[in-house]
Amino acid sequence: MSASAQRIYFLLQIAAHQMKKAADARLIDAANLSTAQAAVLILVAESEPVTQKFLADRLKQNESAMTAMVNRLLKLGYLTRHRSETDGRAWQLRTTRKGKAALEKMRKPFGRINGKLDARLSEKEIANLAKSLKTVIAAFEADES
Amino acid sequence: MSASAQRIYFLLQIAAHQMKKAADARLIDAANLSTAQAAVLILVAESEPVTQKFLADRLKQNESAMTAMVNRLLKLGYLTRHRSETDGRAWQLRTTRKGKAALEKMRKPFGRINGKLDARLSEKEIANLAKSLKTVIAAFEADES
DNA sequence: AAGTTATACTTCATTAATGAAGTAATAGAA
DNA sequence: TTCTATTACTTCATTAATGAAGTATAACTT
Repeated sequence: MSASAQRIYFLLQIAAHQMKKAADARLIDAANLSTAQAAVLILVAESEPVTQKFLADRLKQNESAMTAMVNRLLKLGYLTRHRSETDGRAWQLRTTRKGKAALEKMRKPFGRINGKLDARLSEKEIANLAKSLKTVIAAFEADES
Repeated sequence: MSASAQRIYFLLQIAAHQMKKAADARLIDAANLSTAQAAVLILVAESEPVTQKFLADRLKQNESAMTAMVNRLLKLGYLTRHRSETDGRAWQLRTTRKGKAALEKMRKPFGRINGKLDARLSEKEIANLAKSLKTVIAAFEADES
């Protein structure tokens, strides 16, 4: 029973948690946007209009999480939501001008996070890290066993 | 503005989230224990008796998160809590027999998670991943700027 | 010895996720 | 065409975290 998985598991959780804490503090400060909200806004901006299901799939989350998230972003005025004309069940989400502005304001703080990583990891290490993380994501995709 | 940090950031969040989801399902099934609870129990078992502050430091979390977490574990009967005799503010936490049994039951599901990683990442890649994750944790430790 | 600062923990309101159970609309099969 | 499946989303109760503000104890400082 190699302890590696347990070790990787908890390291991954703690690293993600720690980085989220740091990134959230910076983003909320600069753009009144949590990183979770930023992730959604980035995806919407990239492919608008977009359904909640699309977001859930991309972020590997529940549709119920998206309902709550989108409601918060609507309340903040960063998104609009209209019924799809071709599918009466689905919403079509778009970013507002305010949402785009918030995304813009988010760039600089993300740059500072960038700096922290660049200072400690080589380009190659960053590339390897990204690759391994993608492998981890794929490993637990469509998780049957 | 290299997009690498943003990319690493969201990959890390999604990988951690995805793995947590999979691991939680397995652990709760096998040991009636979430991975967050398991992390706490493992730390207590390793160094009992232990204070809540100790756990918060190790898990990079708030003391208020520990209050809530420990209360849940007390209710489940996995921990005991007594006032420290040398420091009237602190608690001393210990695992119960039931807590140790739950930890034991958790081993097999963690082994299966292990298998998923081992099947897709070489020993060296796992070692590099662990190293990079530790670097990330260190980078955001005592986060001033 | 008294006053100040730091530490360990608690409480509260908020964000963010889960899964289960439900509604309404769409798509496929008889 | 009607019945059945699936899909897109919602609601609810629960877990788990945050940060701010508070209490009580401990440890320094003068």
